Amino acid sequence: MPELVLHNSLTRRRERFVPLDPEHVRMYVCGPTVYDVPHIGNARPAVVFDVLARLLRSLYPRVTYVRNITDVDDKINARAAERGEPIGAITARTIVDYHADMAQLNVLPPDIEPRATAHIIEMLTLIERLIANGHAYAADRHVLFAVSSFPQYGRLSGRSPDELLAGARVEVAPYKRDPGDFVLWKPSPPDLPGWDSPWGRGRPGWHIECSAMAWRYLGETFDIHGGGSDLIFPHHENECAQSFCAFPGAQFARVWLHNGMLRVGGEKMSKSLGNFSTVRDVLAEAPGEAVRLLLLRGHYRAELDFTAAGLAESRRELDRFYRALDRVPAAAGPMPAPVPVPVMAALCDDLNTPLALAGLHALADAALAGDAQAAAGLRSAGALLGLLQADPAAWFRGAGDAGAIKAAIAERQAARRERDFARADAIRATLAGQGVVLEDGPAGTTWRRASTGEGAGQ
RNA sequence: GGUCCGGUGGCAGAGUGGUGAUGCAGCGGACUGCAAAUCCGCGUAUGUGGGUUCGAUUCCCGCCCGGACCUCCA
Repeated sequence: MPELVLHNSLTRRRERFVPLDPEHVRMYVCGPTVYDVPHIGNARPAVVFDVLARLLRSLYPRVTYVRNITDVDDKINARAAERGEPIGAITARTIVDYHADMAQLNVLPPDIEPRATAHIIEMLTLIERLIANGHAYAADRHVLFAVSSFPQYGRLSGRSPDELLAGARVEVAPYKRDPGDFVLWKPSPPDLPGWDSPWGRGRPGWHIECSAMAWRYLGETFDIHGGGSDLIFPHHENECAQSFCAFPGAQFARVWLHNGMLRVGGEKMSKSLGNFSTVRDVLAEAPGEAVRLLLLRGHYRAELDFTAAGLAESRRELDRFYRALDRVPAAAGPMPAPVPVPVMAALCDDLNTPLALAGLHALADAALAGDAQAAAGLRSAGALLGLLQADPAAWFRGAGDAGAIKAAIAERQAARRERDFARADAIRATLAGQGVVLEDGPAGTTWRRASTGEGAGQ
């Protein structure tokens, strides 16, 4: 088995991955807050950790991948009020949208997708434990985590408690003992979601849900916790604090992985800046597989500029891969080939997807030269990355009715036989204007839809 | 202001203490009626100034530039 190395945010170094239980690898990834359709930045962790889950499944006998849904949150409440729509309707619809969009990107469902609202009991249990352990206190119908009770606070984000306090720009609520204390539970008025608790009707703070759901499904200590780098502070720092203090002696997540942010025009893509594209917008411009490839063309920890040019380039790369698969029909056979070593080695090296893709290009070269084994390897390597599983014919020509195109091709063939090249070229130009590219080969003429920016009519 | 990350050819993007992958684009050639695709070949890069070293793009320091986090954010 190849050795898997991962960069651990907690130690800031690359470490050999050693699962707690080699028979059962456990991973938790922060999922979406469901108040709006997902944007392409939300898709990056989904895709990145989907690749990791696929890799882990190929390396270990059993993997449990948990990705939560946050369905209680002030942003959701605000959206509901603003639109005059019931909270449940917004979250239900957004979850459907999220699943649909992720499926378009070939993101497989996680093994467990728990919702925060279904785990209030676990949250309350944790909060009571924290109070009992002296790490939390009730004040003014809130329950707060006492940062000063946890000397290691700041370890994950690499900050000292003093720094964090000095940098606290948030308005400090009067009931906080310490400006850095954060809310575990807060009161909820009748018009907002709320649950009965020892401190009155209330709802959870942001961070406690992940501690609760990770505990519920993966235990006090598990292998991997993932999410966007913008979650390191405060979200993951606070999760760490809660879980460490609720379960003294346990390690919570042993390896922390964080994906870099997407950028647009050199700036982070974010809701607050308003510079985001929804997954839907992007899917109107390019196939989901091209979007996925674009997200994997950079290393997951690096920032990635999201550009139309990059998307078009990804599509052309896929054209070549699918051409290679098309060249050797055996590649579509039922027997999955082993993933070629260079690709596996690259992925095991802290998920180096750009290097793995270079390996795919080498396989494509060989396949185009007629190497059926390389084509089969390309298909397997693609499967590990969540790519190249479509029928090449579908990739190039889509599902629409091609009768008119085929008729035009037949007409052009007749003109060519009569050496009426002016006529033949005119037909080809007409098709090109419709975004159809012809390729004359020894076995006849084939056609495909032009990629973005290729040829006329695009 | 504090903390952290990064600056590689036209663009995207890896690796590496010993003259730098891969892709896209470009150029030349083969193939083609012409194209497309494919194949062959070509070109251009390690921000900057020091240091360590036999030797640095790779390690260390300064500087410049870009970005992230410190507040909701994937």
